Amino acid sequence: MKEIKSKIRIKDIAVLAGVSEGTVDRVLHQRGDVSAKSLEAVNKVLEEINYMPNLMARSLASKKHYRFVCLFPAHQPTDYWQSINDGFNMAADEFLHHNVQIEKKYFNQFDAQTFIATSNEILETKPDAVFIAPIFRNETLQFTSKLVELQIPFSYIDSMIEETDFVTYYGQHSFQSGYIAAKLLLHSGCANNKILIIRTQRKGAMSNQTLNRNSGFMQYINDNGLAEKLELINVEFKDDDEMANLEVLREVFATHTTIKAAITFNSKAYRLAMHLETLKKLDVQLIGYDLLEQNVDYLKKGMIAYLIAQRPEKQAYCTVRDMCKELIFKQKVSTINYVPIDVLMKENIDYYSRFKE
Amino acid sequence: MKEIKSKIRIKDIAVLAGVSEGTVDRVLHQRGDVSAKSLEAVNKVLEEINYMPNLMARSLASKKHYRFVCLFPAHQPTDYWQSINDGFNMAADEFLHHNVQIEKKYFNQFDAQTFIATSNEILETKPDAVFIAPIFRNETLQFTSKLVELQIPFSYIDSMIEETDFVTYYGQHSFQSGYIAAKLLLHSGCANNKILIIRTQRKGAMSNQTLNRNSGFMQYINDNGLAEKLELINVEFKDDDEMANLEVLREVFATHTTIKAAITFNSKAYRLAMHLETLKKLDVQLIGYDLLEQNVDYLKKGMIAYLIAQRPEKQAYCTVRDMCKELIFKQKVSTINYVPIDVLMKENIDYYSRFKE
DNA sequence: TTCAAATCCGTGTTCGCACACAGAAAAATT
DNA sequence: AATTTTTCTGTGTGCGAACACGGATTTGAA
Repeated sequence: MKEIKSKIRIKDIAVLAGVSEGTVDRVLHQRGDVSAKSLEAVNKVLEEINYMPNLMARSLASKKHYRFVCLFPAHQPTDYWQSINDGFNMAADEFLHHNVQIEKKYFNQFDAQTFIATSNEILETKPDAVFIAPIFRNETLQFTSKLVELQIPFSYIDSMIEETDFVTYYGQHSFQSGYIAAKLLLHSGCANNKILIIRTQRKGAMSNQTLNRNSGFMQYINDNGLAEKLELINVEFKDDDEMANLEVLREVFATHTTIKAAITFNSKAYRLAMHLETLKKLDVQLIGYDLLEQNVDYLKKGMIAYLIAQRPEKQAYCTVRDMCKELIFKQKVSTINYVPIDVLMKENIDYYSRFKE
Repeated sequence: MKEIKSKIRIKDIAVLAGVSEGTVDRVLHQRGDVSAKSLEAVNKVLEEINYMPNLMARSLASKKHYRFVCLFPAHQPTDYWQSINDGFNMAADEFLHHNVQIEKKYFNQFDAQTFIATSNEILETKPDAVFIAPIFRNETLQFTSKLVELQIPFSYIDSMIEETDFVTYYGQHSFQSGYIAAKLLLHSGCANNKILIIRTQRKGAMSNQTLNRNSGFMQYINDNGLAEKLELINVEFKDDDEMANLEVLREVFATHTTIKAAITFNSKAYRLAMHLETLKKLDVQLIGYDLLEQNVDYLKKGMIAYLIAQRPEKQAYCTVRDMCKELIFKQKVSTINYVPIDVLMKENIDYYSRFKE
């Protein structure tokens, strides 16, 4: 159990095994040209000690260079994707001296053609690895099949396509996070009176994440026999017309006077909060996703009761780090990695945001 | 704003400034013996580019060795302190190749004499830095004053003594975590009927952390005008006699039939959960601190409603890392660092525990 | 037996940095 | 002007690992 921690070098192994450094190196890297005798001697020593190569010396000496390309949506500085961007930057800093170069490519998340175009550009440059936000399922499948052909490893970020052969996925279990959202919103034991729920969603195809959160939310309601007691009101927000959204809400509240709770399954809870503030509906419990600046502002103000967060920077960072582990350090990494479902409220948001680890 | 990320070496700076590598090195490390002309030339180049030394090459070349000593309570593998231990081990692994050696020293947290004895032992070995869990205030003050004398930097872990001159502190804002505990336990809008609260505490001096959590808890009650509506029942648990504890509880429940919630401010919520299970009091909302295995088990079973966690491994890890930054890499670190107040329930505990980043 | 091919393995160089040391240049002293 | 002293600076070595190179040994075929 007790592993002694001391620096063992190739030179030490060589002495212990009675061979030269070069031979130890050949054994370690399975480069062949080693006699059975030497091989056995070295392996014996390796079994006894726990050799941990000095990764710093290794990448210093290594002449190999790696180019990793990230493919994800173009965004504004306050968007969710900015956090992903930040995580990639963190990784870029850290692995720069390990001869890793990180390149970012963006596509328009409302236009599949831009995804295709950009992914083709990427293919032409023959990167050593690719990180993909698979917003467009079919287009992503096309892309990854070409990557497989070219033997370029890739990882998913944000969501994944299970049947493809990716290296890692870091993301939240959306279903479960929807379940938790429902619990937080509805678990006050006093559900004897009707509670109404608003759901806002972008028109057209909802993203996988959003759909799964919704399913989890409904599951909680069913699990707790709340389907009868609750009335769910679906409101569709327009992406570009907040005046219209406000009017829709005004109408909803005119016809339904006992609305006590509201939720959005995308990251735009602040829009709902904004309108509720305008309408002076301060007693509506609101829950949303992701720590956009505007969401956080409304959380601190008390207009949003809970935000569910998922450490997007960590997701991006870990994705890059694991690719380095796999490709450069030859360490095994686990494929599917769910990140914590963090529950934030105005009382703990500050400590959470400030802690950048 | 846009900092170009490319590898700039001392050699490059030397060429740009028209001097030799040695001179650049002398400027960078302020070792003197540089003519005004050369100094200016090098500084000019340094201002223009953003030189980031290759830390890996640096510690490879460096012959300096560092010995960091950790001083914290001896513990069982299931204790809270084990997580701190784990965090120190993680750091030990990571910084081993930066010529950092980490030594752990334990004291008996119920016996100040062992703290004094061990701290004296540490002083004799003249370490390069010390990490202290300041369980005993006066004894810690004595220790740190000697450290200051010997110019040995030190950091606090778990709690801190503000007026001393420490490098970092990583820990939770206990007051706020108590406040949140109260909110989670009591915020169900339906507080019209009386809710009773049990608090268990070890006899004798409660730790600072525990006291602050308690204060935060009371603050929430006052802030929300619940003082009148609630009755707080204090129960003192014995550390070594669970049979007695059970009997005390049995009596309490006999006299107070409407107990709806319970809390412990230390990390031993599982003891309370265990007894509540025995007494078949399954409708009591229980909240506790820290992810001990046993706590997590009861959380998953549903006997504990919430656990508040504080990433102790991260605390220990960051403490070591920051000391390296300060001492070895000459980077500035921030002194007081509050970690997130994580809210765990049976629905998100799995993703949290499995995520080891 | 001879010789080429296959197999085996030690040496030397490289990476970016720190630091020692020698020795050049400048300044101060005869 | 010749010297000593002081100030300054370039070169060289080593850190640990990777890998190319080529010399040494073994094997197999002729």
